[in-house]
Amino acid sequence: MPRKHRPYHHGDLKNALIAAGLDILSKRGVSALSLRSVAQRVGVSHTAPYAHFADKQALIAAISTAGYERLYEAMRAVVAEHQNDPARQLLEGAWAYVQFGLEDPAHFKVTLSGVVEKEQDYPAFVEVSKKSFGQVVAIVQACQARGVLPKGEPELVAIGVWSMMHGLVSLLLENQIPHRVVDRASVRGLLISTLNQLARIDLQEPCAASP
Amino acid sequence: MPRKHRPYHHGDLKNALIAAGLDILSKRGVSALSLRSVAQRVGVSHTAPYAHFADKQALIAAISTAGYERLYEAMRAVVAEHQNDPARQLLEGAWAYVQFGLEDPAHFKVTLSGVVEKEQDYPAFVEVSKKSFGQVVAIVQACQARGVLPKGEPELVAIGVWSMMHGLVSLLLENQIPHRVVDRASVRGLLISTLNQLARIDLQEPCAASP
DNA sequence: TGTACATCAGTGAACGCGCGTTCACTGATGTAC
DNA sequence: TGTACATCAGTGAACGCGCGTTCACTGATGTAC
Repeated sequence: MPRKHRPYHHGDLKNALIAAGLDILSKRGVSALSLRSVAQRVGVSHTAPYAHFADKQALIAAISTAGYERLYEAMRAVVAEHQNDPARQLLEGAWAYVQFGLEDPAHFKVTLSGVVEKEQDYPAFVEVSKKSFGQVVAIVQACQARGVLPKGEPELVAIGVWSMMHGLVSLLLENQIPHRVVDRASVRGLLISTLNQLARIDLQEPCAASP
Repeated sequence: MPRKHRPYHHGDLKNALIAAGLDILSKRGVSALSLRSVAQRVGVSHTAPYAHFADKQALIAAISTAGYERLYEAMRAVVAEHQNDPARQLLEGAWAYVQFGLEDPAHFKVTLSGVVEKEQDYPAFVEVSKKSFGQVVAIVQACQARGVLPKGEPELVAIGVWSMMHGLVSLLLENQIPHRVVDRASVRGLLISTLNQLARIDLQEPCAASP
């Protein structure tokens, strides 16, 4: 039921602004993200966001938080789906990370780009990023227990895995990897090849017919 | 001998502009890099750069090229210094990469950030970035021959190593790595720990007294 | 050696843009009585 | 149920900023003769 006149009060402007931000990022990229563009997309005056965000940083923090939440949820689903198969959790968790980057480069970049300067001012961001890292550590530990990943302080190994995946996505997004390499191996192939340099057993593309 | 009046013609404005760009990047960061700021720093009108660069992209391409040249030269020196020690070449080459990022974050980011959109328009950039990647591949091959790195297509392994280092630097610069982890291990320690997850032999901090 | 002239490198005014932020304001909502 | 009023969410004009780029121009250089 469309109303003739949009009500003066939006009702859920804060979330609408975040959603608009995500939309702008995916359609127009990082450089187009501004308080004004976000307000315009929602159809509200360009000062309205100030009722919900102290400044631009606060909006970006909210968008970054949403990005980490997306990652967290994706990894949670992967872990749940492959309960007793840490190697698979590693592979599919990494794949989820890569996919986030490839599907929505701008949101990925904002999320992981430390644009949030005073983290401590954004506890929700700190919390979900910690939780996400904790998930990686948990997968790493499970992999270590099965001899999939090398021994060592789990947090350090987690940083190794994360760095490798993060670098791979970044270099792909920034178009730095020689095209002939990307062409010869698909991105998924590149991911598996890369992970296998870390793994102590051979990770393979799981075959569809396996139980 | 200081001249009373700076001559109308600068003499080497193009290089001066690039140097000014590097200076601005290191002192004021990526967001402060503009044609105008660069011209101002050199002490020239803000349209003067157009005599040497078609547009902002061209200046950025030159700065990125300089960044890759810095990397290339650093790695060349490392290779020369450790002629018959591929493991050492790997460690110190990676260290050079990490140091570039930590010493000059903004230049590192611009260089590796794919801001150069139409690569083909900047053959010098393409050439030095290819040469640099070639150097990584060469180190990787030498490491493989000694069993330091896992077997496999050298270019793919090189991408693995590069990704890992690039991710590590990026996450450090973007302040994403939990502080307690960074604190417990120094950055150099983090690098060694990370590389060791890839290496098939144990890389150690070379001891100063070794021959 | 001197002069005419083409070429090149730099100038300064101007354009139009989008941005973050502030301010005084107003329309709508909800609570106390 | 009705009314006064505090509070909240949104408006629109304005400020000042730095930016990339264009334009007609001018000062300096170097080459041909």
